[in-house]
Amino acid sequence: MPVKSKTANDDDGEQFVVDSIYEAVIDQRLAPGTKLSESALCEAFGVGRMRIRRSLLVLASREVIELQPNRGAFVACPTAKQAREIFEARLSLEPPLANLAAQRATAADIKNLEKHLIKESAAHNAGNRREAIRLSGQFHNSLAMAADNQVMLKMVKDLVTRSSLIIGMFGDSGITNCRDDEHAGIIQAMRSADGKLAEKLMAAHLIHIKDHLKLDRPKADVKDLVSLFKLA
Amino acid sequence: MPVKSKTANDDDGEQFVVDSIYEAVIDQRLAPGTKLSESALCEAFGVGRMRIRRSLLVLASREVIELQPNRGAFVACPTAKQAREIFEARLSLEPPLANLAAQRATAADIKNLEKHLIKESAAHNAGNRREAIRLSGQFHNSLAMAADNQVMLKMVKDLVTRSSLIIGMFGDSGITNCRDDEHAGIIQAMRSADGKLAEKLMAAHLIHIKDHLKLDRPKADVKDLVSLFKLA
DNA sequence: GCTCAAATTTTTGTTAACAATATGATCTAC
DNA sequence: GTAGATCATATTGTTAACAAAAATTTGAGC
Repeated sequence: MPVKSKTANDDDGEQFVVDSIYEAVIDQRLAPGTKLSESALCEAFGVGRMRIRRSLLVLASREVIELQPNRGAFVACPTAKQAREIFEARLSLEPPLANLAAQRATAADIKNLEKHLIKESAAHNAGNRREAIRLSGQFHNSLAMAADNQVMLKMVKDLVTRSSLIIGMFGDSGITNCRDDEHAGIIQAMRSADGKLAEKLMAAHLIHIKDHLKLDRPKADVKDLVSLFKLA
Repeated sequence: MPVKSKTANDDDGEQFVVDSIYEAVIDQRLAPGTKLSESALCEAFGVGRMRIRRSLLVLASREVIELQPNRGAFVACPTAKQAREIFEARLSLEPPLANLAAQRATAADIKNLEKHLIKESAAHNAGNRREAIRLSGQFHNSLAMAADNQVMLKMVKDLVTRSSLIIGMFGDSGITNCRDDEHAGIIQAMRSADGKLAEKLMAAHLIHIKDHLKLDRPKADVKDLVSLFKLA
């Protein structure tokens, strides 16, 4: 029997399940509205129902999934209003965060970001949209790490994850969302420790992402379809 | 038998327990490090252990309490580093939020804030520190409501709650923390829809609160004492 | 009298069976 | 053939008993 490498009960199954679902949402393997049945998750992760239930509760408290009484857990379907709120929050939080990151980033932090950028660019050119989105999100997380602020890191993580759902619902599937050259600009500002510039570039970057969304024309919403057919 | 007015199993026991503990932390009836035993909470709220467990998990995911394996739930004891991070987050988030609130506040919103301010001032003058802190926190929440952003409201709520813990651990017990005249200034800026002014005043306000903390001289930490005696 | 160790008690963590609800299929009536 | 109702199935929610771990008490030895 091979080494069980990275199965759920190895270490702490709790965090593993939550993180896995986060990851799956971020790189859009889990579309908005997808049902997450307990039994399926039990089998997938090889853990008991209790663990799954706890994980789902945590995910719901972070609003990554929605817990419908007696119906189950569903990947969240952000509304247009929620999408605006989330980007408003990001626009408040992340530019100052980029400023702090520029002031505090160590050489190692910048090197790490550069490596990231290369991978991101590669995924972009290879047309690997999923990987590009994933790495793009990680860029924003890495910035919070460079700023050495765990509290803001957690906030950004949640916002980035939900942004993936928003892109899934309102994103123009043709256009890539995070332009890596903008990321490059922010890193450049960090190299010269120009906090104010990093702040401005981050604000512009987030506005670009938001402007590429079609917030008035939501894509087909799984949940809404169900309700629709039932009531029609 | 009297009406059961507001007991836990009336409506949704889930949210009620979480909110109650939030409230208790905010107005410092629950000090940092306090143990929250399941049986005690079951009795206090008149609900089953499952509900309590779920509530504790949600509170832990918000970092209002800490869940120690096989030991139980304890009210969080923010470290000095965490305190700095939390105020850094607030300083990033809340000034832009005040700006938005100033732009969007309706007449009803402002009236609501004014009422709040009067109550806050009264509690202040009456020397009711607990009530003053509670109302002071609510002011920041009300601002998020005026800005009409649920996402940021939730973030602020969490940060304000944890700020109460920070004040409990690092606050100078003699001095009141939120000065109501600063709140009054922000409301005034909102009346004239001067977003930029509201933003500046909020930033100054948060810096004042933070500067009144003694972050290098933590008060006695319950949890640390326990560990100390065990290892000594 | 104090310290350390063993046993008891309490508290937390997990499992499994059971109840309640929603979903989907079958069947009847029109 | 479709609409509605009834029944069967599957999934979620709850409870209670059980297992494991930590805290407390008790007692023995120095």
